[in-house]
Amino acid sequence: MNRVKSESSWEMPDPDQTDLPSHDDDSVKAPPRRKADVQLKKGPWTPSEDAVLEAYVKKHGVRNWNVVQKETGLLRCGKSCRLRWSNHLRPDLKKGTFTKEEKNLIIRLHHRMGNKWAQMAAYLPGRTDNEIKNYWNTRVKKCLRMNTPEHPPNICMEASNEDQHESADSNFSEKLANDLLHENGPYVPDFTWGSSIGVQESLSNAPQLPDISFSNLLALNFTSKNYDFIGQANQENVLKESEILFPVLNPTINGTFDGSHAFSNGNFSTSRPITGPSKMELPSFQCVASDPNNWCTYLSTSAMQRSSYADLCVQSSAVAASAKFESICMAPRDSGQLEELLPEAQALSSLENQQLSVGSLSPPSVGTPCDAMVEPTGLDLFERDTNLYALIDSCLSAPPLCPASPDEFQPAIILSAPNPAFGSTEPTVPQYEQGYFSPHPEDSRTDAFSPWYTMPAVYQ
DNA sequence: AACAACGCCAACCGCGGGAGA
DNA sequence: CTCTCCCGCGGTTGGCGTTGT
Repeated sequence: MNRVKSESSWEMPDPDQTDLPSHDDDSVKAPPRRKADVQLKKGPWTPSEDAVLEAYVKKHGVRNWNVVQKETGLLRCGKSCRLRWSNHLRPDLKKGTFTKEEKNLIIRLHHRMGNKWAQMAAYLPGRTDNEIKNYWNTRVKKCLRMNTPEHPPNICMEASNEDQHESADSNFSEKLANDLLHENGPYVPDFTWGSSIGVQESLSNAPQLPDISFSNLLALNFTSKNYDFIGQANQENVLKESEILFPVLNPTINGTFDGSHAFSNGNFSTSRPITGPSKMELPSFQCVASDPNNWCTYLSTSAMQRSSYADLCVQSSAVAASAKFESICMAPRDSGQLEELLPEAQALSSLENQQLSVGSLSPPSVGTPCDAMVEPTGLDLFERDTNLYALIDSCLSAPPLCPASPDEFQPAIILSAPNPAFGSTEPTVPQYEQGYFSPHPEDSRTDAFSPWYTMPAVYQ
């Protein structure tokens, strides 16, 4: 949105009419405390101000924003300059509305990170934390109004899938715990969108990792076998709803199980540490108030709480659980939120034509997808979902495996999307004299997922 | 056409952490 | 060790455009 036209005539002269880069020595050499003496301008930036700032940054790079303010003569505080640059003038910014893939990613990231906008932005090239924040706040309002969960149930369930990795691989758990301990490095669980860490860890430490993907299976379950007891609803419709509500199924598919057994065998861990600080900002709690029967709540509550909830779930009937899902699936649709996912659902509609029996789920042949995952490809981050869908398709069309019990889970095949960190073979971010990105300190970790556009050594 | 509600966006503010004097 | 400065982050506000009534 261009708000330039709304530029009001402020008390300070517009740079257009003033000696813009006055470069006045007085301003340059003025002691810091002069700041208070200068009547700084507020409000929308004018194109001329933008030009001044942009030219300065491109010439000198970014260092001390207060110096920028002084040397350019802009009547803006350094803070404002930094904000303007990082949010609007940065050449790598991606303008326009979020794509559906980006929206999905934001949802997943938020489920994982909470209100860590800056960290989330690290996974969305060209997007700013402010954009993400604005999008999310809008979404929250929308969801509140529509009484829909901010995080689709599959997102909540994916959290449990993460537990599988943790429990199956102590090193992985350790690393994750370390990540969490150090406050949310850009750890990206492989279960969701295929991070290098997840992939590498899983492959190196647990080549035969029994990767029981509860959430994924459950998601599939509810879009397949179990939806046959979703009330009187038309199954096709329910399926479609489910697909909308489960826009991205978990890529880690390695077996099948009956949903009702999934809980009783305790195969899905509830020990996943809460991501990030123990702040109530954690989105998980926003899902659905404090309904212990609600899976969103259940899956995102602290380990201790979830342990007790687990008992509840163990004791509760599958019907009760499914009824819950039914309520979710049949909840009034947020026209905007869900409709934007409709294309995906339609893309997935081929699943409908598959025989969606739980027993029909089977891991695809080991090898190809893994290789594709390990070896960086040129795939864009957001092609991942497409791959997932294809994968799901292949899984659903594979011969039945149908283990009778969760104990019969097959050895894992860890399927993951290309790591965005390596997915692009070409740098898309121009290099500047000075770095203007601010990757999270954890980004520098060699073993961690590192957003590809923070890699240049332009770090200050 | 007028109005209200909503959506989106830009920008500001306060705070905390890190670095350096 | 303390203080100051700077930076970055997250929360919030306010304005404009769009949509619905």
